[in-house]
Amino acid sequence: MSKCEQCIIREFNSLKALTKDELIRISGCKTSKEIKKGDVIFEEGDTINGVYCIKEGICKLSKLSANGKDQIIKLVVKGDLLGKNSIIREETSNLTATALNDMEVCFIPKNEIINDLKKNTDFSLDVLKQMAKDLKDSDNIIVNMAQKSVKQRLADILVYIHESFGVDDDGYLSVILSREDYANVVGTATESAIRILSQFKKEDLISTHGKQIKIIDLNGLKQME
Amino acid sequence: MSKCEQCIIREFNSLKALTKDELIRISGCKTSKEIKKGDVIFEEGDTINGVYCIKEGICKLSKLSANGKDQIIKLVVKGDLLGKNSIIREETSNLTATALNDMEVCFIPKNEIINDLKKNTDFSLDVLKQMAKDLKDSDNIIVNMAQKSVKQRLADILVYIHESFGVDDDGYLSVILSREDYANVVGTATESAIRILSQFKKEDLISTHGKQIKIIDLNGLKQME
DNA sequence: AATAAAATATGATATTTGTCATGCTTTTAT
DNA sequence: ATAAAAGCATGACAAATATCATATTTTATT
Repeated sequence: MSKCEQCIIREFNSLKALTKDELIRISGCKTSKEIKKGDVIFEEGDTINGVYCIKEGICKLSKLSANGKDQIIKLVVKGDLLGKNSIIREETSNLTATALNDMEVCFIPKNEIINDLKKNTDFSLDVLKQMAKDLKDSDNIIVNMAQKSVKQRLADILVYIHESFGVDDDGYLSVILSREDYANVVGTATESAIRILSQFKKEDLISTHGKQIKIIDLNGLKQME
Repeated sequence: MSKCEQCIIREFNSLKALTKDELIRISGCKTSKEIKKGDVIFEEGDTINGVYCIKEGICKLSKLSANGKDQIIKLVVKGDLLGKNSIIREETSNLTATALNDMEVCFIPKNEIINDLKKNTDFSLDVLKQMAKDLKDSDNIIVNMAQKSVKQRLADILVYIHESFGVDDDGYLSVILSREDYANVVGTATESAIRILSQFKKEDLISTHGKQIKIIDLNGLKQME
C-alpha cells in the first residue's frame, strides 16, 4: 500500500500542512479503496466515519429536493478531501456522493483527522482557508442560480468542465455527464437541458457524439446571454 | 466602552471559545461602532481589516450579478461574526454588507483574530464548525434556488424571517424588507415579488401594512407548492 | 446478433416568470 | 405643507421554462 508521506496528491489539499510524523501515522491507519463508475460512496443521512482523499477520478455531490430531483451541488476531483464537512459538523452527511468514473480513494478515519485538527494549527488553518474558499464558491453559485438563465448556466458548466478537467485525445470533454446530470447541475428539466444542448449544436458552439461533448466555440459559450 | 469578557453576545459565536485573557486583550483593541439603517458596512472588493461582532441589528450580505441585480445571499444577525471569511481567505470581500436597521457592532482587528486562530485550537475548531454549518446552509439554498418556484422561495423566506427573527407587538415581522429586497433574496423581478405577495394577501396567508408584513397562515406558507 | 431497456431528441402546449407601461401611495426633502 | 422622489401595485404582453407525448438512437442484456 502506498505511503501518505510519499503521496503527491496531498499537495492538492490540506494534508500538505501535516508533518512527516503525522503523515506516517495516517498512512498506518488509512485504507485504499477502488470505486466503480456509478457507485454511491455515501448517501444523504449516512454517518461518515472518515474523509476520502481522492487520488483518481471524479464524483458528484448531490442532494434530493422535495420535487424528487437530485440537484448536483458540486463536482469533486482529484485532491479533494471528501466528507470533511460532515466530520467537522459531527452530523450525518447532507449530500450523496456518486462516482462519475472509476475512482481511487484513500479513506482516513475520522479520529485521525480530528486529532490533527486539534494538534496542528497549520493544518486546521489550511482547512479553514479551504472552507472559506468553498463558501465563496457557493456564494457565486447562488447568484448564478438566482440571476442567470438556464442557457447561461448550461454554457457555464460546459466551460467549467472544459477548463477544470480538460479534454481527451479527440477533443471531447473528459468528464462525461448524462443529459440528466447536466439538467441536475443547472437545475432544470432534462428535456430543457437536451433542447438547449441541441441548440448549442445548431449554433456550432459544441458538437456531440453520443454522450461525448466537444466544445467548438469556447468564447461563444462564455459570452452566452 | 463595554468589555468583551463581560459581553454576553460572544456566547452566540466562536468568541465563546476564547480564554479570559484573550478576551481582555481583544477588548483592549476593539472599537465599538454604531451603524445607521441603510449604511454600507463594506462593499464587494473592499479590503477588510477585521471582523465585526454584531451586538444589535441585522444586515444583508449581497453580491452584484452580471445583469445588474444585487442578489442577497444571507441575512446576518446579532451574534454573527461578519467578515471572517474574507479575513481567512486573505482576500478582499466578495460581498457587500448593508445595514437593514440601526446596528451596534464591535470591530476587532484582523491580526487579533488570526493570532487567536493560530494559538487557540478550541477557537479555530469552533470557527471551523461554524463554517461547515454555513456550507451546509449554502447547499440547501442552492437546491432551493434550483428546484423551487419563486412562489415557494418567497413563502420560505417569510417563514424563515418569522421563525428566526420573530414579530413585533402587533404581530408584524420584526425584520422589514422592501419588496425589492424580497425580490433580491429569492432571485426574481421586483414586480414578480410584489405580485406574489399580493396573491398571498388575497389568499389570506399574510396581511400587510405598508412595508410591514404579518403572517396569518404559517402552515399555509410552509406547504406552498 | 437480436431484443429490451435506457437515454436522447423533438413537437405541441401549458405554466411560470420577466418586461414595459402606467397609476397610486408612501416617504423624504425643502 | 408641499413638491419631488421612491416605492408599491397591477395590467398587458413577451419570453423562458416545464410538462406530456412520442419517436429515434444508443447502450445493455441475453
